[in-house]
Amino acid sequence: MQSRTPASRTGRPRSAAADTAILAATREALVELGWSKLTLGDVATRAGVAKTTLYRRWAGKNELVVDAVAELFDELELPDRGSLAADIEGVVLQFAAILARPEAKSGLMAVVAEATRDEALRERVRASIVDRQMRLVLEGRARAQCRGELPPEPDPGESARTVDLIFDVVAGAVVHRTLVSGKPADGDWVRSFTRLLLLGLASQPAESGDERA
Amino acid sequence: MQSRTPASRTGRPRSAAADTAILAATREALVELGWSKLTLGDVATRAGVAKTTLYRRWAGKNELVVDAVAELFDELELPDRGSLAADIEGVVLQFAAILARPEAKSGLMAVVAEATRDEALRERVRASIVDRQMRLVLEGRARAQCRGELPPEPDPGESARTVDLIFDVVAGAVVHRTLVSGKPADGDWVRSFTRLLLLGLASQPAESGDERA
DNA sequence: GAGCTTTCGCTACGACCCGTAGCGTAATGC
DNA sequence: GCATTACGCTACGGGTCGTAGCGAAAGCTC
Repeated sequence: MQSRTPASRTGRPRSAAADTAILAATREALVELGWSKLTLGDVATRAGVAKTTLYRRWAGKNELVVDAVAELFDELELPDRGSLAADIEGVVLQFAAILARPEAKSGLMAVVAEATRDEALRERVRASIVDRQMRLVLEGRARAQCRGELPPEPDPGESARTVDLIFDVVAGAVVHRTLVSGKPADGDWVRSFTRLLLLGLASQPAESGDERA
Repeated sequence: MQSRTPASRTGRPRSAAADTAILAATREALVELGWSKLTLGDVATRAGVAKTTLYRRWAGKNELVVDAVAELFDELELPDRGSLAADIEGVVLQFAAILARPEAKSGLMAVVAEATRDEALRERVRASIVDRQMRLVLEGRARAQCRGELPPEPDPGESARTVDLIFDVVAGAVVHRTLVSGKPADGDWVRSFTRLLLLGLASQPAESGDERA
């Protein structure tokens, strides 16, 4: 999570209950106050710990919120629904449901904004949230290839680029729909989006050099 | 911009130079300090105006940054490059170039995050940034339909939904690529993305009710 | 149990920023 | 000239920040 645990050290161990209480209090404060009005003193009071305890474990507001929000995305799964289209729709709907929660909305975007000026924070976001969910894309593609819905990829480099592209398109579209456009990513929208993505994906023999009309 | 101008009133008029100086100073402060460390007092000093002048024109940090960032997107254009693919690639590259600038990165995402908890701010973002650029999608589709690259839309409601979908996919993907994944939206990426989008778009007879594989 | 180590809760502190009020002055229109 | 509004400046109470210092508590090792 936030700090190294160098095996078992001597001395009084850190309270694991405090960690969960602090992260829960952070999400609660995000819901009630939003990012800008959230103060570490308030979070400490909600969690029932001293402010100094909070500062011993997290460097600041950014790092704390990253960890608090990252836990929200751990519940994402990719249930096998029998077809690539159904799998995508399922996971996109899950993703949209998480993003609809107020603690995810205000927390995630604010952290991303701060990360643009903080290399360490950007790496923390990538490790805690992005990379952890990239597995969904990989798993979904592997399934689709087993079913014959997608062709096997020949070039591993091209394969990695395609995964990155899909992840950016899926996550970006849902986030933009939910947070910027402010409209719900409901069943109808997800179906339209999935159709768009699948048709583009089915015949994707693309590489760098290509013809332009 | 930020306040009503009820025709010509009596009294000393507001300095237009102060407006541009303040917005430029805001962008400069965004580059050097980022969102969280930007203070209105600092912006006032940079712009050479009194802090009270700033508060007379903008309600707070959020509204100020929205206006400062919105100006960045006014330079977007849709030059006619002869094909839908080339048009899309051109505008996406322009969009990516703007998003690559540090004042856009930290400012835009922070404002979007704040807007999740502030209905008035969300409306301001939509009016100042989102809707102003939606014209690009409309114009691009109209051109493509004249060229015969896209079928004419029968249902106006479906047509509007498709425009919304495309806008969310394009803007969302570029933003996610640039800000979350932290990788540049360069020529190669834009070509791959455009291919994906076009293939999905070409055969899009979708409506709500549909078959699932 | 004795002793060591680390964490915990608490209090207090200077530093900074916020947003506003009050004042005298400057720039317009009538 | 006069009313009206914007401007620059100063000052203020209120809040948050991040840290330091203290004694007490909770583990581990011997």
